[in-house]
Amino acid sequence: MDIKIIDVARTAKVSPTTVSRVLNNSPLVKQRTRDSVLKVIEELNYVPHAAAKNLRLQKTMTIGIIVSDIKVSYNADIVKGIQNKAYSEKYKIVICDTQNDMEIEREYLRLLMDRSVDGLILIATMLTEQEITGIADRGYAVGIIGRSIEHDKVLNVHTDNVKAAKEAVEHLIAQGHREIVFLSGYPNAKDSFDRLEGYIKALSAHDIPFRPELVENGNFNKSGGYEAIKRLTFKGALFTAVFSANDEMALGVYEICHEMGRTIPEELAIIGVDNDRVSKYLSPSLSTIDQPKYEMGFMLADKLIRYMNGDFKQPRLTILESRLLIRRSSDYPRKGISSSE
Amino acid sequence: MDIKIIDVARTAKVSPTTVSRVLNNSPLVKQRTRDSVLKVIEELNYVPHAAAKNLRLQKTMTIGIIVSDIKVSYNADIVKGIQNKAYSEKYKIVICDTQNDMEIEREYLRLLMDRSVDGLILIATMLTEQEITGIADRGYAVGIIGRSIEHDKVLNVHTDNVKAAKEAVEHLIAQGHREIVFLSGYPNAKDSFDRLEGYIKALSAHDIPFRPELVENGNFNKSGGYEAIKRLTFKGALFTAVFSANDEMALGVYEICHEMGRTIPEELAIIGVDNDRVSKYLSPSLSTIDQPKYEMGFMLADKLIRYMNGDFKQPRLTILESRLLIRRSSDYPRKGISSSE
DNA sequence: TTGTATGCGTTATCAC
DNA sequence: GTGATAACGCATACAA
Repeated sequence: MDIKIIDVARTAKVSPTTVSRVLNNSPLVKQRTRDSVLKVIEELNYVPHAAAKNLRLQKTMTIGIIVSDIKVSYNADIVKGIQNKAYSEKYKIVICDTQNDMEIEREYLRLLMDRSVDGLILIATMLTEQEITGIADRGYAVGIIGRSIEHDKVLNVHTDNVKAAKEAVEHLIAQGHREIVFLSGYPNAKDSFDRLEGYIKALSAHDIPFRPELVENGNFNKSGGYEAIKRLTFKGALFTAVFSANDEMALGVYEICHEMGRTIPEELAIIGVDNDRVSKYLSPSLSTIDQPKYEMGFMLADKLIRYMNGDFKQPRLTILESRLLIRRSSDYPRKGISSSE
Repeated sequence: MDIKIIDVARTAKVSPTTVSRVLNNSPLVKQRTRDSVLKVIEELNYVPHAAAKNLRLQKTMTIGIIVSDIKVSYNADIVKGIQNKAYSEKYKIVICDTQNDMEIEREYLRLLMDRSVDGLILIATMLTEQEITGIADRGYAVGIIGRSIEHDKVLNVHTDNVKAAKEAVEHLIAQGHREIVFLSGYPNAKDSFDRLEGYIKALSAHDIPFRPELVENGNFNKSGGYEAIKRLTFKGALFTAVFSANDEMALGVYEICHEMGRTIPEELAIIGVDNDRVSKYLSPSLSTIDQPKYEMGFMLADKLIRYMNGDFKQPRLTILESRLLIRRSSDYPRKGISSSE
């Protein structure tokens, strides 16, 4: 049987209350008493029982994280940021990996509505806006990454995807490209949608007509990227560059280019998004948009913890800067184009 | 305020006991009653309070995972395996990322001794054997990956590192290599030690003298691998192949080879261990030993859950097979050597 | 400065 | 089949 507070109290010849006070650093316990209690705690190896404490205090010092796939380095970076902030504030984290399955995500959500966490962070969630605000209405602190929710109880950190995408596409344009493919992610992903908007803005800023047939869906994964380029090629589309809404899809583009003998960047330039761990090891190294993933996780955890502790006045939304990393996959000016264009 | 079991009981005009019975699928409640209670639960959106349940039942249906770095793809794979098994058995997981810091690891361990988890899995832990068995003695189920502990309460899953390493080195020998460097990990890491043993066995099986000066430490990380090869080269050591105790160090070898203009595999062959996500994307692709990481996590979680539910008769230790993946980094026979050698 | 008594929300024991 | 009640281990209001 485990040691309980009453056992400590008895061997230290004080009341449970006093032991509790020592445990919680209450100032109103005499130094001598404190020392002797501390000694007994040490001797008996006493640890307060979490469930009892949680029940009494009505909080768990735990943050739940619902994430689509912990193996994706983008997600892992974010989780790491959350984790480190949480640790520094004495919070624990429970991870729920949904494997991109909406039913599993719902199931986890149900599982977490039992007050076993004080707050919840959703990374690239597929839940409806209504479901998300519902969590907040139930009294949970909610933070989101990878989507925008307009609700005064939902905290939010993201980067300006429109701006970053525009910058990336403008870089391609500056290299002399005019037929640029946009590879999109899940149809309803806000990230992907914003990047499309940036793509269109870049084109229009340089008087290049937007051609919907150059937009192809790749579902954010490698085979999706592969198939998308295959489809475009099969349709006879002509293009000299690809802006992929994430690096993962770019991997598929590399693969099919390799199969078709189309060289990167000479015959096809490409830029991804995420600065995935593999991107710099590819041949050629992949240009990409680097988002401050770790910081996003860290900041969101910070906001969430503040919120859980009563600070409701902080900004609901924080926007961080991402930056374009030009690597070899897009570093090849088309002939006849000077840098002044 | 949250809805409690008493609220459900009142609006359903039954006792809390009956509601509890319905919740826990007790057979001794009339179908009519069950239905009406279920309806009220649905209407009120009632969810049982975890802390109260945990306190009463003295268990949390939660597994704690202490891991050195969740970003390392090797660890992420294992965690994913654990997670999936846990989910299927209705367990949650809390992740503690120690960032390879022993003090943080200890701190987390303390944090988890409050009965907030029913069992604990340690991945590549740096704790002493005594500390680990201490956890088991406190009544926690304990599982370990990446190390062997002889204790009848500590569950264990790993691969035969000696055998796998021997096979890898023999592949290099078959390619005509005789001066083979072994890049070791942390000095006290069992994995690394076993791989060294396999390396030595392979040499001896082919009458190649073991030369301690070809063993160099790289601390399991990229810069360690880089520095190790630098040191060896500086000392004037001659070698045509490297067996690296993990892929991460091999990245450093790639880097310094690139700087020194030494081509892989023609001038230096290399094999790693882990089948890290990046390994196949490198140029040239990296030969490596693939461990069934996901399965290891999955199986260990399975064992742990069984153990927590009273099955103490299962084998304490399970050994899984790993396999050698020959890729381009080691695929270049030395001249004058026939495959019969 | 310390101690006593109560309640957090649930499940299990026992009685009806 | 169903219900009243005690207990899980802790922190706090109130008393001393």
